[in-house]
Amino acid sequence: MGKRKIEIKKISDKKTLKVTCSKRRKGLFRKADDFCSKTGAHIAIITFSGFNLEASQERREEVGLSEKENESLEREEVYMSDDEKELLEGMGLNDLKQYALWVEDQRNKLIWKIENRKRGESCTVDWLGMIKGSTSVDLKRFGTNMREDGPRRDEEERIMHEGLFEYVMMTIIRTFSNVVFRTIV
Amino acid sequence: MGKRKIEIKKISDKKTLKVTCSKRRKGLFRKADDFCSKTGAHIAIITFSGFNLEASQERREEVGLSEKENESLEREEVYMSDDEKELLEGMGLNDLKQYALWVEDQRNKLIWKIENRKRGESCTVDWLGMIKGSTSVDLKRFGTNMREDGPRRDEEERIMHEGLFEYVMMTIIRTFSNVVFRTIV
DNA sequence: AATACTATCTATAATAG
DNA sequence: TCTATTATAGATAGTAT
Repeated sequence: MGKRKIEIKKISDKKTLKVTCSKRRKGLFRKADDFCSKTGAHIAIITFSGFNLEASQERREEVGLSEKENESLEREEVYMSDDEKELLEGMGLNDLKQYALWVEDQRNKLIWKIENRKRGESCTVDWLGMIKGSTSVDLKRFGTNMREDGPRRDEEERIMHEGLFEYVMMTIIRTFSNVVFRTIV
Repeated sequence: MGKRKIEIKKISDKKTLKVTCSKRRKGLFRKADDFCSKTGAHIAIITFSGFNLEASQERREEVGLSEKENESLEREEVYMSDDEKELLEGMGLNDLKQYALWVEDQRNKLIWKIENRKRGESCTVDWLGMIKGSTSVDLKRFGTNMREDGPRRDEEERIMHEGLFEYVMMTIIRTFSNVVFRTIV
């Protein structure tokens, strides 16, 4: 596309890089938008740039995220001690929810706490090796805003539609809570 | 693009929908791939289709996720009781990490537990209103595999590069652990 | 960083198999 | 569903502003 066929490889010239980035991101987002409008699917696109590979690797090894995540992915049944089993079995659904909220809260506080400690140790690199300031994350959500017969959805219905994404976005944002998000649309 | 100009709106004809979906998804993914190769950014694309809007809305209201998420997003400082403060303040970084792992584990178990309970109550609709079987989630990761000067990265370096995405993906997969993922690449 | 132009390249709608 | 073809619509590299 354009005045000349170009090779698909990393652009080294800073100026060209910026311009191409801007143009192609716009193009990509338009494609996603069209796709959603035509098929009724919903799409989230997350763009990362400028993070520190080595630091990321080191941090992940230090904290052991990969292993833990893999483990929790693979679990078909969760190991539980007898005490834990008894505690949970004894709970009704509402009790469980309450307890879940408490644990969730504990978890958030701990994450915050540990992040603060980490910041104390090294104020630029976070858990995931992202460098504050130089790391950027773009989030963009696409979803059809049209009915099959043409006219746009009303505001209320649109907001309902966005619920699922909102949840995913919040999950992601929380995960990267100490990174500056450039775009959230 | 194509033999005739077409309006960008939801396609009602099933056959045309499938064909267009297949073609445009391929196109979108190629664009993302090119974008990453040229700019050095990393992109994750998540596609959702076939979830139940109303059920999703009801579940979210029931569980109150939105509020909770918003709250945790907005927190600059976390409210903590004196007991909790004392407990956490007394811990070193390693203690905190251990405790975090335990809480994380508790959380995973609870999520699993509550999902099972929910399944018992209604075996088709999960927490987020996704309908098992009819809901599909596509995950695709894009990242440059080329250096600026052309040749491809070696395998080890490529795997390091993927670390960050791996973590995001795992977070998402865990969030939607009872939904069937169609594509994870 | 954003916008405009335009020659040229790329994607895809329509169609057939 | 998948694949191939092709006419046309759409995207964008190069360039200037």
